[in-house]
Amino acid sequence: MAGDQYFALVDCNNFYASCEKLFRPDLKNTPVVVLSNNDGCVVARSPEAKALDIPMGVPAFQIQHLVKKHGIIVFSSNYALYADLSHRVMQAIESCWPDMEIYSIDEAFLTFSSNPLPGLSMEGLAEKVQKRVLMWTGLRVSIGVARTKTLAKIANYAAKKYPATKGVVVLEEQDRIDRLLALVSVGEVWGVGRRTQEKLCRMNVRTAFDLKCANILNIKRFFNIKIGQTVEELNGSPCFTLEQTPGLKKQMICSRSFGERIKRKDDMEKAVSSFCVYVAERLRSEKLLAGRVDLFIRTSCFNKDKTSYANSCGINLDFPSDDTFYLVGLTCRLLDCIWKEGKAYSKAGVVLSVLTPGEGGRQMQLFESSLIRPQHEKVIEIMDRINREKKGKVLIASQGLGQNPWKMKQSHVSPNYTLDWRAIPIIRC
DNA sequence: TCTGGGGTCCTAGGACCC
DNA sequence: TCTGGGGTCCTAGGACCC
Repeated sequence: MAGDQYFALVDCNNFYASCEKLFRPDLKNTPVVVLSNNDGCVVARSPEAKALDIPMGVPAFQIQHLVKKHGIIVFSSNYALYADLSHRVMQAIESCWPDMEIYSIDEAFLTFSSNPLPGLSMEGLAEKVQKRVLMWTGLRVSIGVARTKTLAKIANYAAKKYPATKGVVVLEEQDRIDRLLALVSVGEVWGVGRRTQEKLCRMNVRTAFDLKCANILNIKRFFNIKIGQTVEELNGSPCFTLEQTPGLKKQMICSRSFGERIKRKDDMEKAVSSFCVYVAERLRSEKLLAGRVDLFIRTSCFNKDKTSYANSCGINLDFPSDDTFYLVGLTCRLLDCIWKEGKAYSKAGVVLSVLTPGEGGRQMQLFESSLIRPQHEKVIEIMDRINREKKGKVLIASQGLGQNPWKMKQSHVSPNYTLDWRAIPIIRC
């Protein structure tokens, strides 16, 4: 099968924007954009918004005039809703074909042979997946099929770009592959970002076809082995395989930009304590322990001047831990090390790393206190249980109470249609 | 005035050792 | 005066992804 193996990339069309439209049939032909956390930048656009030339990643305040002029509907991001719909999409795909890797919230890779099942071609299988996802979730997917993951990505790009494909492109014949690669800018290739694209263009490598034909030894010398593998993949030799079991997480982060700038240390302490509480909750839910805590704080990275400041520091733990109280205590100590008065901070984050599995308890270390931890464990278990039912119901003291200036802006958030009984859409006939 | 968050991997360079 | 070379490990920073 190895010589006859193909990869398919299944990718939801305009995923976040489509999730929002799903429950708002009144917005069928209306331009819709979804903003990043804190209502910062555009992270998803409906086809109507794309037609208005709203670029990906543009700051929301820069498109205010277009929003007014064209009646664009703006949503804050609602990740709980998107995660739930993503789960349903993945279930629908898996029900058609089990050899699947969930690659991101809206993408999955599949592997199959050129004749996946008797009487079923690769196109046939792709169409089956497309129909089932639409039937089960109401969401549309595009599918690209080719010999390697990198080529499947490009096939998917074509499936989205050219409506005549009806969202399915299967790349088999070499001359067809080459013709497509010549139409694709090198910056669209998976693994080639802005920096690499600039460097490649200076070397006169402008299209995916140019990169395919580039001298691989030179590419490895001037870039790195990753880009070298990309060249091999463009030539049809697979370097990246299907990863069905996700590896152990290496780090967990909670970071936020603030709705309002933070100037006081006690406000910052509340913010970073809350970030730490949140990330420790996730750590426990994945049954992991952290061996290191890092904290970073920074003023705005735009308008750099002499008042700008960014710093970070971290500490290796003597014993790996998932204890919120301990981790928050360390986070506050780290803040003491890097806090600088007189600054207007715009962002901060807590990073837990050196993660190890914590399932089934953990060896107590020789000099570790055996008195404190069991009490903490019980309290934390109860806090987790309550907070699972209602987020943020139980706080620890350093998180502070009441309105916090660091809270995210989320002015246009939609209801949790699929997760909250009170938000279930009502159909009137 | 307003510019996301959560990840991974690679590499260069420093520290250290023999 | 003159001060090696090879190896490992760790970390910060860069680049990329969605």
